[in-house]
Amino acid sequence: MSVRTRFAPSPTGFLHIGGARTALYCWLEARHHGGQFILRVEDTDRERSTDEAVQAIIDGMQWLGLEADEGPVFQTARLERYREVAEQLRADGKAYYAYESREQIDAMRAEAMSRGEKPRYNGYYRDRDEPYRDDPNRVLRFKNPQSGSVVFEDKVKGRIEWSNSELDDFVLFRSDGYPTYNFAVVVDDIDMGITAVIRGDDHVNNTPRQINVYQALGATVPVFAHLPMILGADGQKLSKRHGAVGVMQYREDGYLPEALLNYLVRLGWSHGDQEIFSVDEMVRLFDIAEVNASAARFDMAKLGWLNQQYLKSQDPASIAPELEWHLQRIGIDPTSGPNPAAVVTALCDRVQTLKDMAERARVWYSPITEWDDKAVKKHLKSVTAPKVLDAALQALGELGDWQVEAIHGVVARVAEQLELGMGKVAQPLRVAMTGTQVSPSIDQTIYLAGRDVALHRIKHALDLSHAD
RNA sequence: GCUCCCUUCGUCUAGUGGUCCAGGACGCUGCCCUCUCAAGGCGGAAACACGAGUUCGAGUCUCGUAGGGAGCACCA
Repeated sequence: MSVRTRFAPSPTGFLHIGGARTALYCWLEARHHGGQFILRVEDTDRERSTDEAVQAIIDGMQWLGLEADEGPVFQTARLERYREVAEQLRADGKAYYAYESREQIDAMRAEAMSRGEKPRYNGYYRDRDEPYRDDPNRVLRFKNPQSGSVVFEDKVKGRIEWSNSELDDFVLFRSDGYPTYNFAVVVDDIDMGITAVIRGDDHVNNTPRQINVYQALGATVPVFAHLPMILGADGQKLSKRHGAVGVMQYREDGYLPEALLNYLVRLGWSHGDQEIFSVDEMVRLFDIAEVNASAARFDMAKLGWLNQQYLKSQDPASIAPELEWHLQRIGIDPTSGPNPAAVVTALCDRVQTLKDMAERARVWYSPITEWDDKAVKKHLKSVTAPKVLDAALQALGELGDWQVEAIHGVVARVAEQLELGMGKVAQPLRVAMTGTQVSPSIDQTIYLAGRDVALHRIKHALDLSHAD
C-alpha cells in the first residue's frame, strides 16, 4: 500500500513557520516513499475560517514548492458523510444522544475539578438510550471504552500509553449540526486512505480518543508522528507579537524558498553532519522516524547564513528574477541599470538576503543622492585623489572592452603609474562610484555602473575633490 | 488539579553501553588573506539539567527531582 500523508490546516490565518514545517515533513514523507500528499482544509469552525486564509495557505505552499497531489478538500463539503458515519455509530450502539445544557456541563466539570479529577463528562446519558429529540442541547457523544488502555507507537515520541479511564465520552456532533474536530479528522483520514498522520504535538492528547473511533469504525489505525513545536528565539511559543509571521513574509524579507526549506528540514531532523540539502536530497534522505522529539528554537542568524549559501551557490541567472522582484518592490526599475544577474555575482558574498541586495544595488540603478561626509573627506579630499580620479577617467574613457577584467587592468595600471597602493586608488574611485566607502571589488563596482555613468561619476568626484 | 510529552555548547544538532577528557554547523572570538565590506582559510572559548540505581563500564538503560511544554471544549 502506498504512503499517503496529508497536511490539514484550519484556515484561520496565514501559513506560519510551524505549519510550513509540518507541511514539508508530510510532503517529504510522501515523496520519499513515492506516495501521495494531500491538502485538506479543516474549515468546520465557521466563525474563524476565511477564504483569504485558504488562499494564503495555498500561496505559501506554492512558493515553497510543496504542491499537493490531491485537494484542497474542504471539510464543509463533506458534512453529509460525517452525518452518515455518525448515524452508523449510533445505530451500532457506539454513540448516543445527550441533552445536557452548557450550564450543566460546566457544573459537571467544576465538580470533577473539585474532586481533584480532570474535568470530564460524567456519562449520564450513556446507557439511557434516549431517542432523537429536537432539542437545542442535543449532541451526539461517543461511547468511549471504559476500561483498558490505548497504546500507540508514535514515530517521533515513541511508545505512548493512555488509560481509557482518562478519557470521557466526547462530542461527535455538536448541537449546531457540525461535527467536532476529533470526529471529522478520523472520518477524513479513513476515507482518504491516510497511512501516516503527521501533525503538531499539540494533538498527542487527541490521538487516544481518535484511535478509539478508528476501532469503533473497524478501520485500520494509521501511523502517527507528532512533531514538536517551533519556538521563538526567546524560547517562548511563537506568537503574533514575536516572530509568528506568514511564510510569504520571508519572501518579502529576501529569503529564497530553498533556504527556508533547508532551514526547516534541519530544525528537528539531521543527517550526520550535513547542513546543506537540496530538495532532491531531502526527499532521498528524509525519514520521519529520525525526527527529534524536543522543541526547537527558530534562529534567524542561521537562516541568514543558509540563505547566503544559496545566494552564492546557485546560478546567478536563476536568482536574477527574484532580485528583480525585490528591486521593483523598493521602487527601482530593473531595466534602468545593469543585468541583475551581474549584480547577484557582485553582491552574493556581501549580503544574506535579497532585500539587502536590492537595497545595495540601488547605486547602479539610480543617481547617488547621499554622500557620506567621512568618505568624501577621507578619500576625495586627499592629496592623491585628484590624480587618481583624473588618470582613471582618462584610461576608462579610452577602454575599448567594458568588462570586469579589463577594468581591473586599468585600475591596476593607474596604481602602478602613480606608484600608489591599491587602497589609495580603489577608495577614491569607490567613493566616486557609490558615495560610500563600502562596495564590491572596485572593478565590479565600476563595471556595474556602466561606462557613461562611471565616467560621469568620476568627473563629479573630481569636482568634489577640488571644492572646499 | 489531573494526564501526557520534552531536557547534550548561547542556538540547531551528532551520539542507540566502552572508539566521548563528547563531534559538526550557526553565532561569538584570535590570526591569515585583502582596494572597503564581505566571502574564504586556519585556530579558540563554549554542553551531557540534578540525584540515585543497573553495570566491570552510562550522554546512552531504570527510577526519582527540578525546569519547560501540551492537553483536559458543542476550537481546530
